Amino acid sequence: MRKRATAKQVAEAAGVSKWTVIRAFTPGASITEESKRKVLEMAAALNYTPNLLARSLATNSTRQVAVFVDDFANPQKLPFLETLTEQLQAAGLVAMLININNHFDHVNALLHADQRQVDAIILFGTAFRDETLTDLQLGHGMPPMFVLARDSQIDGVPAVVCDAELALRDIVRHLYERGYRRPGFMSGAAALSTALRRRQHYLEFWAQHSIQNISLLSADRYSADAGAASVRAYLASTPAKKRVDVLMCENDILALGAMDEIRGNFGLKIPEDIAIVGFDNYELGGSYGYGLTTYEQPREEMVRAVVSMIKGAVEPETVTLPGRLVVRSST
Amino acid sequence: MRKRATAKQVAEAAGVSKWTVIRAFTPGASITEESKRKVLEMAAALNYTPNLLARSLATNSTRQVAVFVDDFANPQKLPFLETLTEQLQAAGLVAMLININNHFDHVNALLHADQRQVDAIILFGTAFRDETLTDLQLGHGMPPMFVLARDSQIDGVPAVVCDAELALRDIVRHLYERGYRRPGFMSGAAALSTALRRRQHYLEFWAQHSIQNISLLSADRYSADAGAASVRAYLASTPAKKRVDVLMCENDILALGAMDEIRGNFGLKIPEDIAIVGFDNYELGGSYGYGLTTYEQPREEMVRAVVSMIKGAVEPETVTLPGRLVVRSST
DNA sequence: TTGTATGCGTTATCAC
DNA sequence: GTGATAACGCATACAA
Repeated sequence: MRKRATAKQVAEAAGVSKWTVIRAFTPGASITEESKRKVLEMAAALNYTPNLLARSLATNSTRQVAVFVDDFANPQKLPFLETLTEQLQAAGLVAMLININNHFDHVNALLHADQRQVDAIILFGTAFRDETLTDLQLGHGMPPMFVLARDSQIDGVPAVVCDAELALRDIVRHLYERGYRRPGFMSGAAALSTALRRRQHYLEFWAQHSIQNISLLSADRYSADAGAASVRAYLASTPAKKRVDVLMCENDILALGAMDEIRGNFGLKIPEDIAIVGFDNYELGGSYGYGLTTYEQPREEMVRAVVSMIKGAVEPETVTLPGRLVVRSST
Repeated sequence: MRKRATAKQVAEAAGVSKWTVIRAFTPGASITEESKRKVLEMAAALNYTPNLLARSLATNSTRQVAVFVDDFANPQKLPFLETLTEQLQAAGLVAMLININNHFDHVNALLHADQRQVDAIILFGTAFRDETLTDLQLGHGMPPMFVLARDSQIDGVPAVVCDAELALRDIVRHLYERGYRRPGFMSGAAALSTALRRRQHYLEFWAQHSIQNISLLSADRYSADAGAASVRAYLASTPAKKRVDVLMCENDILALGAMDEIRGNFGLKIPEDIAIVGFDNYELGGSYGYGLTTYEQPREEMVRAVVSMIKGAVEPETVTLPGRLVVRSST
């Protein structure tokens, strides 16, 4: 197994000192064209590239960003991860994907990211109690943190989110104009749900139409199965006359599960019997089978905002970006 | 901003040498209980944890694994990433997620992973020409590589795959027993398609029933839209009498798109007019709306196999694991 | 412009 | 069991 060539070896081969080799690989360093050419030539021959590990140790900057994720059920995570990795890589950064679960919690992840000296931490759709940081006594000295796609709730940690107030205003206005008057809302896992603020604003805007009596359903996870189970329990226990005429689900994957249950198991029609709204604009929701009315988050812009802050191009601060309502046949 | 404490600082504070500090953090090192206790105490007070960056440089092992992904359209990637990160983390490893795209190709990714000194590279559903390695002149000296969820096609690089032959044997037997005799097959992106070998074995097993005339459709990507477009073109150009009676799609996401198109746009019935089979057992395929017959890959086992090889627990070699047929209403 | 010394924080190896 | 020396590969500051 060939070992990687080092600057020293290239230096010897090129008949210069190893610092000259370093200079050849340092943009804007003072070095003559001649020796730079000579070094790069030998480097190519020996297949030398700088060891980023050693560089990181010396510069105290790894150009790695830890991305914490704790819920892989929502397919919406995937395009976000795609956009995120793409933009990070374009900025010369690379993502360390860290799975937060029962065996590896936030504290583990934070310590690990810190030990690896990452340049930043992105809490993607996840977060922890504010006290966790103070408990760890490493509030300072930690890599800068950012929350993506949910509210921060952590002091001094900025968030990048889709404007929930604007979104729900548009959604409720749309529903009201279509004539719906008996709204319901299905939320997912409690912890995340409050941080998304979708339910809060949903209730708020219906209240502005003097509609306060809103049925609240809840799913225990953000998955199609959980959405189906939740609506099943609701329909089974609620006589037809008392049912909602429109049900908003906290995200598309819940909505899709709910729609399947409503039509498949209960034989009801959407939107005639019950209209459905989701959130995220997941690809399948747009298909003929579903035609789900939903709201699209400004993914590219959200990711761009986080990456800009990580790069230091803009001051870290909470950013709220507008998305867009996508009306289809389910309402 | 507090800087991380170092072993040296802890040593001074504890009145020992820094090597004793290291020993306190090295399982099985020879050190008295007394000094170990003293060191750990001071370490806790100073909030010291070993710097993994420096450790990596010294040990020549980063405990990081690069994961290459080039297609984020298939929602099946997400549970795989979940399982993969979980098992890697359980083994003390962490995943570096690298997005292979037009701006960051395999060569970039390989060089980058090498420069970062990762312990291994997982090509997850992606691969490159065999010559890429020799072109780079770094065939040796590279971190060990593994291909996950597709054939390897690279000399000396083992793959971990679902047994396509077994899978297609089961699928075709099922279809034959149900009485279908005019099969079709929809493949996705050409590069991946051949590596999955699904079409190959599909044709092979139908041939054993003396059925050779198989309609071949192709989608340009693995997405619901592409699946819909492909089947739309086929149906539009094929008179009802000449159509297939069963269409197998290379994966579920293609199948779901195709089903929507078949029912929604053409008003055909599934499975009466056309039966559909997918591959992957994506959650939504199991819903009432779809009831998609499909084949489930042994995800946990596949990931376990790769991680075992990376850990060095088992010899690296291509592994082929059996999945299971999931029969639903679409056939 | 180029070479030298020193530091980054750890591990490996050897004396004591 | 403990301390000391060398090494990992690069970057920074300084001297020539």
